[in-house]
Amino acid sequence: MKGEAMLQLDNQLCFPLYAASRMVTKLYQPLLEKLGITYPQYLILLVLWENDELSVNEIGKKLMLETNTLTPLLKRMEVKGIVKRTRSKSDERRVIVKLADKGGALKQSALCIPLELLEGMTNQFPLERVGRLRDDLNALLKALSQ
Amino acid sequence: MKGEAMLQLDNQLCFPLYAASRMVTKLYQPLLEKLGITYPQYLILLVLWENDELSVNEIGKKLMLETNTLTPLLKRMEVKGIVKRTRSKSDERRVIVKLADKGGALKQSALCIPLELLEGMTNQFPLERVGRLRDDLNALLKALSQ
DNA sequence: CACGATTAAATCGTGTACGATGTATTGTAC
DNA sequence: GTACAATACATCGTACACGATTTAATCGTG
Repeated sequence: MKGEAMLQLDNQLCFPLYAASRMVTKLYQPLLEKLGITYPQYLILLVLWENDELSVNEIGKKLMLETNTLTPLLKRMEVKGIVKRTRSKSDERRVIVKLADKGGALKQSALCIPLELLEGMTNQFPLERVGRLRDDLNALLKALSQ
Repeated sequence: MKGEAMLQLDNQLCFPLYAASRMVTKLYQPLLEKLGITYPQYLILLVLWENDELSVNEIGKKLMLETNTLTPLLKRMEVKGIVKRTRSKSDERRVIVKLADKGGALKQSALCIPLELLEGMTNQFPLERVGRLRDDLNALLKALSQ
């Protein structure tokens, strides 16, 4: 492929990745709106539902986000009563994030979300392709993070 | 898969999509920094290099972005001397975006970017998988936009 | 031709992202 | 133990994204 052709939007990986990410986020939105949370806030809940308590850094590693993104995000979630933030006694630098009552309760309402989303997607896009896409993306992530 | 398991980060499509998109954007950054542009600005240049002049709306359709994102973005690019914005004579509602001198010149410097990026990527991630990923993402985009 | 509906941008407010920098705490080497 | 590096967050500034609303121009129908 010539350099010229490679600059075409269709031939690049970057654009479909960027557009698909935003588009899928929008798919989640009506479902998350019912829970009163945003998409990044949902991601934080996903990792907190799997782990009782995590430091800001540990959340950051799982979601590949820096503290400059997480700190204000977590503060907004604390104001909403979704998470609690406390300094670690053993290491005063660390801030421990736990689910607050509301955050734990949201899990029940969220259980249906992945399936609902898949259903909305597989109307036009076959399920096995979703699986392949996920695996390829995870492989890409792994490859790029070294 | 149980609802519980579907809430795991690894099993969802949304997270790898979100993380991979941000990670690939970061791959572009050192290359784009040399040109003095950001990643969304690069996308706008890609479509303007393919089309001499486009209205804000037409750019928006190609990149799936709204005017509330594009207007300030294009204004920043205008300040830098990369694009020109003029009201259409035939329809005063439309704003026509064209390349300014600097924007045209950037194309030469950008020709190497797609290849450089591919090379950085295919060290760990095979080329045919990049192609499959791109095709799957484009198919997903098409499926979701109807 | 008039006038309500539609369209194209722009504006506003909120919420991410993230590079760069600051600050407090802990680890470590001498 | 003390100074210095490393670590964990927080803060600041800039640039997207995008829902909601506004403004101005054009279209369509009677």
